[in-house]
Amino acid sequence: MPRKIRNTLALALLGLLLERPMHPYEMASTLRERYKGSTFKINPGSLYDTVEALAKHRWIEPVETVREGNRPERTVYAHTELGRQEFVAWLDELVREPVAEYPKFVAAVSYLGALGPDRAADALEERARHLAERIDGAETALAETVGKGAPRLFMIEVEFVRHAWQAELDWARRTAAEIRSGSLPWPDHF
Amino acid sequence: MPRKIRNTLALALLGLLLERPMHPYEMASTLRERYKGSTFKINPGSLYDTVEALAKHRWIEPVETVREGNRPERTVYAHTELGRQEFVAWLDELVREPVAEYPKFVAAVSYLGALGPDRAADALEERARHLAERIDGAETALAETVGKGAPRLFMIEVEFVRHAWQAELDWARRTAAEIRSGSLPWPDHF
DNA sequence: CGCCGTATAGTCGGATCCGACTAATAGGGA
DNA sequence: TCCCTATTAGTCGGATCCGACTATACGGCG
Repeated sequence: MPRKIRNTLALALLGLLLERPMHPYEMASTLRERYKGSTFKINPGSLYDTVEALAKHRWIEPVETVREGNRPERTVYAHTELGRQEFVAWLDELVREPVAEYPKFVAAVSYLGALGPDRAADALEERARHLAERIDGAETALAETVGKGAPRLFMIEVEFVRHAWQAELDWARRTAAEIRSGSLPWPDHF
Repeated sequence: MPRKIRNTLALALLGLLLERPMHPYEMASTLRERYKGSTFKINPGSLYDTVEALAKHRWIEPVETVREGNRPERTVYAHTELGRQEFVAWLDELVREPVAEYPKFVAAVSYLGALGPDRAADALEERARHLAERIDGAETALAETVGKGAPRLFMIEVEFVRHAWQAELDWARRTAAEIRSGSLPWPDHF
């Protein structure tokens, strides 16, 4: 038995199966429908790998194989009691304990010096514009969904990323301004 | 030839080699010395794989193999001109274009409902405490380094993550408070 | 009716990443 | 001197992830 599952896609799938049994392809399309395509990386290869891993750990299990027309059988999975317990425990831990995550932007910022002050400020300003667009997009998605009468909790992660992007945007603008004004000194040997 | 390198550890290594030639183990220890252990995931396996990939792409190249005592030879690498160009172009792109990154916390938040209101608020408050500690740690590291006379730019990524953590902390506290006060309604079917 | 684009459903080989393990030397204390 | 630990340096097999590719069915339009 391979070691415990870490892949967050597994969390998404488990969460879905707590609602009702589904077959793999349906899990993917349901997630996309619910705007979760930007929260979880949904990729066919990983999807089927993950379903298998979940089954091997007995967090989910096949409940039936249906056949429509003469297409290959689709296996429908449901969560197990063990699966429900692990889901909640995992979730709890993920919320409580921040873990290291190495985002690409932080990596890049750590070598910002190599761009030289002008190009660095340009790049940060461009990023700020992109972030502003994304924030708009999140805003729209939120308004739409709440407009349809869905509870706020349904899109709570979008509220979070909007907030996080806003903070990143503020930093990018502020830092670009500091570079432009010369108040962030630039060592020569870069 | 495998496709273009994406791994950010490669960015870190290239950046180091722009300063001076090094052998792999030295790259790892230099990065750690400079507090980059939390910006880049430095793991022996990945390190040697990445060095090889960089060499295969001719972004770096071996310049000598030194031998001390009768230990195995250590290969010292230096950047190439191509490497320098790719480094700057890559950096520029990483700063300009936000890319999707699927952090675990966002995944967890998207199923926050499953914890129920009390446990969710507890968990968010605990996270806030952990974040506060990290922010303190970053603060200390910054003060120390600047105290030694290093330029701010040297630790600019720490300034960024401090800012990002602060935003996350604010959100966690605010959301916990909303849950406690009942102003974030909790649907039943969770 | 036949054609074409889109939706459904999934496979497979290879790229990538990881971390437990090996092994030699230096330094320091008994 | 001999042992113990820390540091230096790196290897390897397997776990994981990825995404291009395959293949069938369905709906609409000329």
